[in-house]
Amino acid sequence: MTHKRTTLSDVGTRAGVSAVTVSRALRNPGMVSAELRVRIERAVAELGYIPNRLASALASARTQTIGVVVPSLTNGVFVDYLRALHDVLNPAGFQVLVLNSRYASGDEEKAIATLLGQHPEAMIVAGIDQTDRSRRLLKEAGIPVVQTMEVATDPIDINIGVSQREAGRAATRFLLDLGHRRIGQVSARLDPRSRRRIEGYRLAMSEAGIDSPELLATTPRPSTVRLGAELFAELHARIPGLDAVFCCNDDLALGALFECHRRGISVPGDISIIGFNDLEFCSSAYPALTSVAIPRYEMAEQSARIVLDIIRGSGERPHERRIDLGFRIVERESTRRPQAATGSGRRAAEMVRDRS
Amino acid sequence: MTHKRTTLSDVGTRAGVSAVTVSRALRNPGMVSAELRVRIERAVAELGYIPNRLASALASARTQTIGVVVPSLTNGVFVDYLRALHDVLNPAGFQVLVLNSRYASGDEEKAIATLLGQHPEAMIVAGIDQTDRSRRLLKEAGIPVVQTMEVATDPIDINIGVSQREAGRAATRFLLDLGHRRIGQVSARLDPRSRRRIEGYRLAMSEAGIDSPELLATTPRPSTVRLGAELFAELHARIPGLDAVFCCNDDLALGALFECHRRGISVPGDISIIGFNDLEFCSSAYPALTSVAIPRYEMAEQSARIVLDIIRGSGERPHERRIDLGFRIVERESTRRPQAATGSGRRAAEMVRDRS
DNA sequence: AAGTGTGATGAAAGCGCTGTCAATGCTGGC
DNA sequence: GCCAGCATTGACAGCGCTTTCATCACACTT
Repeated sequence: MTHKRTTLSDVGTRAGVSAVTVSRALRNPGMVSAELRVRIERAVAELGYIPNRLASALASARTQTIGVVVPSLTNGVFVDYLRALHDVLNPAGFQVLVLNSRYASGDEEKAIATLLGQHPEAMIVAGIDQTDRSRRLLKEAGIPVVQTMEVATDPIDINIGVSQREAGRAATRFLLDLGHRRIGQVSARLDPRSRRRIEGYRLAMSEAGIDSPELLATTPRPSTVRLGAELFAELHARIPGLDAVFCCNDDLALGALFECHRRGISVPGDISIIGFNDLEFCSSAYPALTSVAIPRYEMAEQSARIVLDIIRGSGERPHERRIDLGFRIVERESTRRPQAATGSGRRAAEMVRDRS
Repeated sequence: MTHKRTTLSDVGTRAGVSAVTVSRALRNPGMVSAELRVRIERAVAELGYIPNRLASALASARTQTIGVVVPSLTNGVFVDYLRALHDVLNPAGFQVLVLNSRYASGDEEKAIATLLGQHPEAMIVAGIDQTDRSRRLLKEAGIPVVQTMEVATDPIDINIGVSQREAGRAATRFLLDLGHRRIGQVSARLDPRSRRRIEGYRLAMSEAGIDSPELLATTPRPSTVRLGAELFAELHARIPGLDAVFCCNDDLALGALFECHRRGISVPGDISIIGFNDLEFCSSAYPALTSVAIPRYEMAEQSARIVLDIIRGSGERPHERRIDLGFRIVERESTRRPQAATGSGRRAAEMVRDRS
């Protein structure tokens, strides 16, 4: 079974040339004569030769890989994000090496160190909350580093994201503007980004003169649809007159929506629901879920493009090291002016009425 | 920025020993004296040394990586699957290298070749429908290969899965046994596994003396919640007296459920819905969705364990090369005996009443 | 006819690490 | 007090490839 893997010189011998020539023929076909090229290609096919990327990378100091750290593979957000990275990087001949930090900075440190050991030509990490050690490792690696998902005040190198705080604030303000006052906040996991969305919520609420910590329903457990239902139920039981909820993500919002169905609470008649991320199901839910859309695909896409530009173009950084891609509130059926509407109609962020 | 990366001998110089000794101290601390170990560890920390995995892998012919091919990263099924692989393989010191075949055999071939170029110590591929070339590459790689998700008649090496056809048949029979007759089938993408689920559906239907090709609603587009809603709407408009639908996956089922809400169709009063995969949201939906649970986590977990055993234990294969992990129908609220029930009560597969 | 490119190929070195074997210093047994 | 035996460290080769430089043959110039 474990026969020795075919190497370059095996192919060379078969084609009657040296290994170097085969290497050239494979990497840069124009450098060898047409006749020889054909002979080599045949030898490659016959022997089922697959170049050893490790040896190649070691010799050329070019690994053709990009290291990526995401906090979760479960989350619908990162699915699109990773898809975008693959879409851009693979056609450019780069491999994407993904490691999962499980929303834990210890794991993130390990993931970064592990990836760096593979000598990627760039790193794209989600979030801005790396530990000092992580930051040092990334800085000293001497490769382009992109922090994504959120805008940072002190980026390691490049930073492309949105303000999670502002997005949370805008979502809350959107509900306030509709005339809601008893606006609950449902969130899980409590990773740094969720936290900043909650901060935004709090800010908007206190700006509106409302400061009720009891309106928060949170849990450190990872968010699921079920948890959304549970947290909503808890909140609903605790807060008389609850008229809206801002859910930290769409899974929680979906759970809240189902729980409303289950309890015969009309959405948006009795309660408005707004989610976060605008995952695919939002537009098909009944009622369709209002949500905050984050350009996660574009964020990853741009990160990948910038990284490619830097790698190809002698390491020069773009002028803008920090890019804020903004967010949009996608208004659908799950939010509406309550009976006794008093909202001002003022709008905080770009808004889209989704009628698709 | 691009200072030279620290190497083993840099560390050695700093600690006053040779590079080999450092290598040993790092890999096998017991082999060097305690005093030296401390000195080396300090040097490593001071220099921020990260071993070059490429060089290490090349020299030792042990890459500590496992190649994994999945058809999709978007699909909730593979999220759990990948999580299981990481859960088992990472603690064992292995990296998981994931490539996406996008449900296309051409891409799969490329993915397999690319992964093999990284010299993984084993390959775990989803599905059993590899091309001849893919099969050849995998066989000649001389490493353990596991095909998962589905049981195969002619496995490449190891095979752990379930019978998709039987699962589809059981889901359909479950509906038939409840007394349903006009059972629609909703599916998207039409990958090999969906196709075999449909086969199972057809088989069960013709066994029940029903053969109505117009009961199928399919599309080659990738499945989404929205598509579930659309296909259900189409089916509902076309089939008078439609009393149940078997959806090829839970996203489609969720879309169908929402569409029922939208149209005021009672579930399960008017129509029963059964999904496939039993994703997390099924149990929290309203009404909670009946679904076919596939042990996707266990499947990946076992694959990973077997692979580890083979790698560690001198390449010996387990006795059973083909393992069928079975499936369960998880009965919830979305399916019920129709008004004029006639079902026999016979049950085709292990069944679970989910009251969680 | 000698000089000068130009294109195609090969030889040698080395990427950073590990495997193997050799060398060294030390212990303890007789 | 000498040598076996062990623990510890180092030297050297080589993993499979790319890079660099040398070589060779062939045309084309003057």
